[in-house]
This record gives sequence, C-alpha cells and structure tokens, in this order.
Amino acid sequence: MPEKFLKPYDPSGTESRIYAAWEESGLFNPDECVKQGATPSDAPPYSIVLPPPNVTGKLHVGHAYEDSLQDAVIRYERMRGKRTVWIPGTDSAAIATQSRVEKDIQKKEGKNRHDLGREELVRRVAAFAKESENTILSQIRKMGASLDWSRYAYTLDEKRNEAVTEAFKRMYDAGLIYRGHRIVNWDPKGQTTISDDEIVYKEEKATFYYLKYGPFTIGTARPETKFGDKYVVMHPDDRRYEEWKDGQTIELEWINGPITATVVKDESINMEFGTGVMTITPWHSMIDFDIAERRELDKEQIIDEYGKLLPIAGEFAGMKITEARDKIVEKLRVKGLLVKEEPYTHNIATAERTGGIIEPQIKLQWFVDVDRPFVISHSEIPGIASGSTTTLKALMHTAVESDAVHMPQEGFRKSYFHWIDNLRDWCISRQIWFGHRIPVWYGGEQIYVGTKAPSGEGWTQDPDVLDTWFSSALWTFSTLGWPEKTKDLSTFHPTSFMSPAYEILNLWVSRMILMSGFHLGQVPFKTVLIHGVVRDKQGRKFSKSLDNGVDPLDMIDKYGADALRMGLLVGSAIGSDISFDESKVKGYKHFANKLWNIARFILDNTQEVDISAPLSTADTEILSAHEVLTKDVTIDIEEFRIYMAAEKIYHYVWHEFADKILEESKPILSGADQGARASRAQLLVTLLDRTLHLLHPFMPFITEEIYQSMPAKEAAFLMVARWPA
RNA sequence: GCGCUCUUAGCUCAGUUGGUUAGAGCGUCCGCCUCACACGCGGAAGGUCGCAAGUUCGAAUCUUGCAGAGCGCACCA
Repeated sequence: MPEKFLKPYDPSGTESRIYAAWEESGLFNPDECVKQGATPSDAPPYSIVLPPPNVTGKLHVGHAYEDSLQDAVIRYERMRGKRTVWIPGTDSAAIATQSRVEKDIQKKEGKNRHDLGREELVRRVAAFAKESENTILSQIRKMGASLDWSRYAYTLDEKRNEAVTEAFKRMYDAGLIYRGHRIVNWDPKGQTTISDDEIVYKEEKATFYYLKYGPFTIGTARPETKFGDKYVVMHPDDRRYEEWKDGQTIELEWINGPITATVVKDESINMEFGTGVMTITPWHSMIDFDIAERRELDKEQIIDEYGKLLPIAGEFAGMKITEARDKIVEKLRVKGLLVKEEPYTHNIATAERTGGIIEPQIKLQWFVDVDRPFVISHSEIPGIASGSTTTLKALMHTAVESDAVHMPQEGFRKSYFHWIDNLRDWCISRQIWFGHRIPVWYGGEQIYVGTKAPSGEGWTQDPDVLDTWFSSALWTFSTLGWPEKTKDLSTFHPTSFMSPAYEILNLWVSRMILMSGFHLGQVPFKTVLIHGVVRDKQGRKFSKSLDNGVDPLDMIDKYGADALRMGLLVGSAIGSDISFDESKVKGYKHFANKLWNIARFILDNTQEVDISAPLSTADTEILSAHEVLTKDVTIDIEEFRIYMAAEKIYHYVWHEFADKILEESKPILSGADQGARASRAQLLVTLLDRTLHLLHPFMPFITEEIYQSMPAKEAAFLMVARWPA
C-alpha cells in the first residue's frame, strides 16, 4: 500500500498532480479518447459549451458552482461511454470590461478614454483582459473541470470575429439587421446605448406636478422635458374630454410663450392615472415614441447626449436637467401654470455598469428586427418547416414550445415566454471601443456591409462595436468552427446541455436560440437547466461593496476542490438560490478524509487475501443493494437531480459502507474462515471500486487518486472508466 | 400593476411521482485517543414542515385563501 495512505488525505498536493496527469493524457479531448480506445468511435456525442466567464477579473463561487455542475454532468456522460466534449472559453464582455478598465485609469491616472484615444484604450483593455483570462483559466483548472483545452475559444479571437462578421452580414442581407432612428436607452454617463437588460431600476422619491396646459391639466414627473410638447393626448372613450376631437388644434400659453397644440386621442392612455391627459415627449420616452410612431407625429430633441437642455429650452438651454428642473417649476409657478404638486414614488432606470441615469433618446443605431418575416431555408426545429416564412420571435418561441429546447423548470419556461412575447427590436450597436467593430463601411451615401473592408478610397468603418451578447449568442456554434462546415459542428451541434444562471435566461439563452435558429436552423442546446445565484449565508448577493466575496481558491486551499464541489452541489436544488456555507465545505473535506480512510482500511486488509475468490450469498446481497443505489443515482443524474445523487452516495459511503459493512467485516476479516475472508475481501474491493465510480463526477480528484492504487484497474484513469450498470 | 419563486431542526438547506419513526452539513450536550479514520466513534437534545380551510384511507408534498421574504417583467406621462 502506498505510504501516502498512512496520513490523512491531503488535497492540495494531490489535486494539482492529478489534474496534470489528466491533462497530459489528452483524455479531455473526445478525439483522443477514441484514439486511445477509451471511447468507441461510433459512441453518441455529448457536448457542453462552457458559459464563458467575463474577463473582468477573477472567478467567484458562482462560477465554481457552475463548473461543478457541468463537470459532474460531463464526467458522468464520459463514463457512460459517450464522446463527450466540454468546450472552454472566455467572454470579452465589451462594456463590462471596458468600463472596468476605464474606471481604473480614471482612478490611477486621472484620464478618460478620450485622453488615451481609441487605439491606446483598446490596447489597455485587451491587456487587462489577457491578464484576467490567465487567472480565470487557472482557477477553472483548480476546480477539476474536465474541459477540452485544445478547443479553447475567446469571444474576441480571430475565429470568433469571423463568425460575428459573417453572422452580421447574413442577417443584414436577410433584412433582419437594419439601421434606423429609434428610441434607445442612452447612458449619458457611459456615453453609449445600453440594452433593456443592462438597466437596473432604482426607486426614487420625486414630485408629481400638475400643470395647466391650455384648457387641460396635465400630470408629469419631468417638467424639464416639456418644452417641446405640442401634442396633448387622452383616451378616445374618456367622457370628460368628449368635446375635444382628434386632430383639433388649440392655442395656449406654455413655458416659454404661446404655442399651438394638437389634440390626439389614443387608446394607450390610462384614464385612471393623473388627470387622464398627458402631453408627449417622443424623443425622450418609450411610450411617447410609440404613440408618435403610430400617429406619425413630429419628434423633437430636448436633451442632448450629456443630459443638458438644448436651445429649444430658451433661457434654460445648456443647463443640466437636474438643476434645471427646480428653476423650470419656479417659472411655471410664477406664470400661474402650476396647478398643484404631490409626492410621488417611481422607479428610475439606471445603467448597470456606470450607474448613470438612463435618458431615452432617439438615435441612429443598428437593430435586429425580431418581427420581420423571413424565409428560413433550412430548419430542424419542430413546428418550423424548411422553406417556411417565420420571424425571429416565432423562432425563439417555437424552439422552447416544441420542447426542441427542453426547459424542464416550468417557472422559468413561463418567464421565458413572457419575455419573448414582450420583446422589442434588439439594439446591437454600442458607442464604446472594446469589442467587435460593426462590419459596416460608409462611403458618402453608400453603405457596405461585409466581412472585410471594401476596396477603393473614401470608406470609413462604423465607429461602434456590437453588443457583447451578439457574439455570445453565436457561442454554441462559433466555438465549433462555424461558419466553416466543420466535423465538430456536424458532430456536436446542437449541444446537449446548458446550465446558465437565471439572470441571463433572457439576455443569453433566448439570443442563442435566435442565432442558432437563424444561422443553422437548429436549437443551440437540447436541454437547458437554469440554476440559481450563489449568495452569502445571509442571502445577499456577493458584491464588492458588501465585501462578502468568497474566493473559490481560498476554499480550495483550505478544503480541497472536491470538498468545495460537494459543498456547492449537495443540498442545493437546481434553480433556487444557493446560500454559500463554508461549514458545509468543511464537512465534505471530512468526508473526503473518511473515504480516504475507508480506502486505507480496505487496501490494507485485502493485500494478503485472494480477492478473486467467489462471493458468498451474504456478500452478493450487499452487492445487489449497491446495484440499487447505482440505479437510483443514475436516474437522479439523468433527471438532473445532481444534488440528490451526490447526497445519496455520500450517505451510502458513510452510513452504510463505513458504519455497517466495514464494521461487520472486521470480525470476518480477522477470523479463521479462509473462504469467508477471501469472499469478504473481494466484496470490499468491488464495493470500493464501484463506489469510486459513482462518486467520481462529484469528487473527481480523490476518487481518481484512490483508483490509481486499486489492485486491478479496468482503465488507465477512473475518468474514462465505465459507469457501473 | 402582471408574473415567478420561497417560508421544513439554533444556522444554511434537501425532501424526485402524496405512503412506514421528516433528512444533510455545521452548531449544542454527554461519554470515548476502541488496532481505517479525533477531519473520528457511541449516545442525546432539538421540528404542531409560515397560518387557516379543503381534497384523500393517508399531505411537508395536491387545491384555495391569508401572512411574510425574495426575484423577474413592465412602467403611468
């Protein structure tokens, strides 16, 4: 027996050695598995693409949880004999990374991005990204993740950029990407558009003003936007305003003098709210914009990109809206236009990354049209026939509705449909510098869309970059070599399994379905299992401001990766939030040691006994109980009850195997009956061997380490040994 | 406002299709360094499974209502 068994289990020394051995064997790569005979060449494929972590620093326990879950699944499938591949990667996360680096530079050097210039800033951001990437990849290795590093991808690498530009061009050619003046979420602080999903709503106490607008009283929380309001809107069924007709014009005294206003009757008005009458500011309000679009009304800009009032505001021009508000209210009061004011609580939109208060603006941007019908040439999605006419929205809906994308959690399914049904066109251009540059060139009146710059003089490329989710949305197939028709693509796509946090169900999952559906006529993955967010013991999110972050590496140093994996997986129903409890991790470190001691006992007591002896009846019974466990655990994993599978094995190992079987074996092993001894020795070795198999997806390191010391091994590594049937 | 989720031991959480004395980790108390393991062993305390009603032979598990916590979406100017 190796000497190391004489001491308590030492994860730190073992884990790095084992991981190096795995990596060196090449067996994370399915092609290598086939070559080495570990997997039959005609075995069914099973693929997972790692949700690429953002290169914005280092990993947190949330990533550790995600890695544990996927690694358990992929290791199980590999042991089932499938051709498994788990593809690693990282995400440039355009806006998140750039704003992170910009903040750093601002703090340390007092410079902003314009001081540095585009080239220099991008260089600095890329350097930071590279550094994070290295940190992150080493962290993932420490977790024991059995990723095929030979297929590593980065959203901003050359291959992925090719996929992005190609995808853009194809969608543009199909009329699904267009450039247009539409209202977008403008972040005056970050000086960029952001998507609906990058908005955080914050409650704000404000004042609600009632203003005299000719014969009407209108309500508003934003008097500073009202300068240009020349449409007064009410519901067509509102009896109170029956005498006013749609299109009728009225003269009235307004903030900066007399104006002509037009009455608009529109059903979008809520009669119950305020006075039932409002004026609209289409340039700075989503709702107003919709009304203006529908009724073809004029739109006028009041506030500029920096949140300052434009000349239309007259004497208030150039003021920041926040300081202008009080002054404008005062003027209204003086002019007798202020009827009353009352306190009011509402949610204001702020930018997630910069904290800036969102000011809706009409801007010329690039959009993905989710409602425009197009002909899908090839489709494998049930309910959408090849050659039929569909829309991106229908595609996203049908993929899940038809169960082509299996979403077993009913709650998340509902929430997905709810989101899809309310979806608006997706603004994909961002006014930042780090990311995939929009593959569009302008030459005078001409527009050129292509994967490379057009030949000839006088073309300038669009300065904007794409929303980071555009490249992430291609992830399941860009990682497999698309747009080339690679063997990987035909073998491993659609991927088998995806497990994102519910936070990015809409941001990412739906958009992967969109892209994969349009470009391949396939779903991106067959099963999506949404998991929860890891929180601290008080149920709070991990954040820098609370300083409650837990570094997975600290946990690994203290307890080992196996213990961390178990601590995260066991007792955490997938989908609900996970409270991170260090004491739990500690408990599973003890469990690892327990297993270690079981192995020591068995290896020590079976060395001088013939372990090929036939089993006794009693021993066969114990073995068949183990088979029941195996069956149970197998079903649990198949149905993604990973947490239950792990707990069952835990319970078996400690309270059945160690407490009962081992204890009862002691007198037999030390007894005089040679037959019984041999039989029992054989039983224990078999049990240990099979248990290691079952436990391996959850605790890969210690199980592999013990396996390497087993008297007879079926495979070079437990990692590629067969799952017991 | 609409939707979703949660409420089980002192703490953090499991409990798969309703079925025997409701589980795990940590914590607490008592006794043990028993020749695999003190990262351990033996024993103990601790839960009217948020509240109320209903369905059922039987409910932590299904239905309804109520209370509390959290999340998502949409924002009403």
